[in-house]
Amino acid sequence: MEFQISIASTPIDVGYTLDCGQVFRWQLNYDGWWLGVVKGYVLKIKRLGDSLMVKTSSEDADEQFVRRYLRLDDALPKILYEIRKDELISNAVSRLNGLRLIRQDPWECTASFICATYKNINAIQQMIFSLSRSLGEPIKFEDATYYSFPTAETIAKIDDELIKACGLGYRAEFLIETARNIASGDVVLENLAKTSYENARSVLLSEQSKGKKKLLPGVGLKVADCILLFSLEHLEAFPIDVWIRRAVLRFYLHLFDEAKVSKMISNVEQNGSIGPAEYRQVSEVMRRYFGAYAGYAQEYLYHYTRVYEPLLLSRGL
DNA sequence: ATAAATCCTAGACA
DNA sequence: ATGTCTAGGATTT
Repeated sequence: MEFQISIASTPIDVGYTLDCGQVFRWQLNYDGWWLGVVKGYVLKIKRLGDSLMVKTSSEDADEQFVRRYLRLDDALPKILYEIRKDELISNAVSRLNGLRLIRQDPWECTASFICATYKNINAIQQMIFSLSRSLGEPIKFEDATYYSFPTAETIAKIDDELIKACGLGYRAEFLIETARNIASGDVVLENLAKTSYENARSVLLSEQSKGKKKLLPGVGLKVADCILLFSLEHLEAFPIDVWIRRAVLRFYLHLFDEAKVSKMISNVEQNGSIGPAEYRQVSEVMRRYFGAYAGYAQEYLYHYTRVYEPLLLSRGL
């Protein structure tokens, strides 16, 4: 199906949105179309003036579906106004204006970020491609075949090495166990969109019974925040990876008291990676600082400090 | 004082 | 380049 979506009153930059590390299934083709697979449908998107041109593999993937996926219901100008608390975020917002969070499928998002730990974006894309190709459903579209992301039910039934062969390594057992507990209904991810951020996060991190194995192995604090932000409507979630942590250390130390600052600095000197205690403290402070849309601030800071600022510095700007 | 919970940190992992 | 797990040590109760 083909249609156009007017974006005159709802600005979006498709490139920033689909290529900022929040989702791994999109690529920009030589002809200028962004191509991705979403929930069993193939989508192509290209901007034309004040519209998005869209082609999809199914009548079910209609304008409503795409608007929802791209979060065109978010009042972006208002959100960006609310998070502009200082010069750094202001620069990021100016430079990356139009970057939007998207509304991902909770299971695919969970699986993607379990795979994402300790890997770079290229490797993550490769894993997700392999998983889809070997376990997903084929979708024919414009004389080519694409593959949907496998369901939790499918992955729950797969024992053993097939998944490791997709390049997951030790993440394979995490993914399978997580898929089983989701397929069995022990965790219903969708329900977590309706509860508070704190409660939803504690469910994602919970154990089967006290002291026992985790319900969703492979989901720690950072992955939980990604799931909450990218697929469960918790826009205040503020995932902290190494890049964001560096940004906090460089620009936001004044938000912390002296004791915490010296502790953070000694932590970074001897350990490198952030511990859970520090993660909880830092993310809470940043959520308070940026407010209800802290997650948007995180995406802008992430992309800006990771890509643009180093680029500008290297050119002496 | 002791044991049992809980908190926390250092290393392992592709 | 990077986030979670696990074991075991420190801390609290």
